[in-house]
Amino acid sequence: MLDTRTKIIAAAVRCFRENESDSMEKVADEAGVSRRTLHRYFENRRDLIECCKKEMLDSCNRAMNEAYERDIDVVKKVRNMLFAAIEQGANYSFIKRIYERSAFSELAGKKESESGDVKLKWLQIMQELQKEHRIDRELTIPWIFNLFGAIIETSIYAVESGDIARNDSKKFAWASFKGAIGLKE
Amino acid sequence: MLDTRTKIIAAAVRCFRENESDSMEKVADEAGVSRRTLHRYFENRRDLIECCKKEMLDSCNRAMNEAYERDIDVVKKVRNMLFAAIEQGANYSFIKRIYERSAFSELAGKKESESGDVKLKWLQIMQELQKEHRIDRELTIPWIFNLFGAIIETSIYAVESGDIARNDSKKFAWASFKGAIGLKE
DNA sequence: TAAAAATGTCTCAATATTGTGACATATTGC
DNA sequence: GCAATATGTCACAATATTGAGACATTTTTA
Repeated sequence: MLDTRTKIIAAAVRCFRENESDSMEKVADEAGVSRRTLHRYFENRRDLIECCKKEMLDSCNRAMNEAYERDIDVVKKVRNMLFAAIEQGANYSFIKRIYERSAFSELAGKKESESGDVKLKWLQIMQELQKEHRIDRELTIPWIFNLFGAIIETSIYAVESGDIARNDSKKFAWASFKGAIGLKE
Repeated sequence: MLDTRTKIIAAAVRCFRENESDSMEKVADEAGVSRRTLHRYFENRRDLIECCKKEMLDSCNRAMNEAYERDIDVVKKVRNMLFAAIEQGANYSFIKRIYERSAFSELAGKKESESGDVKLKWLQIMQELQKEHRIDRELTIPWIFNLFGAIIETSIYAVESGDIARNDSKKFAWASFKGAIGLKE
């Protein structure tokens, strides 16, 4: 049987992504566990959310770091990071929503230290591509960053809602992102 | 002084967009009105959300319809609709989040009848462009629809968070959308 | 200005949510 | 099988939220 703590966190992520104020009862149900058990693992709602955030951040970061390392070509690095994020599904959506209200500048500092340097790596690639004029010169990096996140979420959502086949989803996302920033390969 | 009912609805939209479970107290505060007054206008939370939905849907629809009519060229129609949606800001985000979990197919039926035929018009333009091979042939209409919404929200969010200047925001959104779907003008 | 309408203040009961204790039952590892 | 651990069930108090009544105060309107 799956580790109970893990089960609860996964359930909480699914719940809180849709509605951050779902009751503990709802989360427990979703996890297939009694409310009492949930409270044995997490003191209170704040604690639970904190743990979710940490777990999901680590998980996304690990996946995107691995994706980053998988190739030497910078464009392929970005593509792999995009795919990794999409594969993270609910996890990615959760941490995105958590950070949604922070401005780009705040986020920059936070993410680097808290969750490794995936974002920093991403930024460096983008700056490099921009310097080489391989992407649309009008667009700013913060815009592209927001767009990157939005396209990932669209991809995750499109699969979950049943609009798009899982296989198409990543392909569409990459094609759209490349086009959106005018990337020349 | 602004109509109280309107003030409350606007406040509720701002609140519920960020957290659908904000208390009535919070909404009343945000509206600068006592909780008792709020309850005189809206029987309960369900009623309030229902009214918000209706108002915002009408408002977005009106704006996008006007934008649609403003030009004869189909591409400019789409661009104007995009701009209109961005200008709707909180209103747009609210109705988007409300409908976020419906699949494209459900939405299609719902929106046409409930909120005029803006979506139908948008679809017809896209189908026309696709038939003329003026947009990326690989992408499907449901994907493009989701992407359209995502880019609008990114644009709204980018301005609100302070990352992007208001003037740049619409420009970026249109450039990115055109690129993402490979639109040939 | 005076009546009418709108809003605020204070209050209360009903309900929902939360966190925990006490104990029973199930599951695991040896 | 037995001890240890994990989980479930039920109960309980503490707190938060909701919806509404009664009446005062402010604002509108005629």
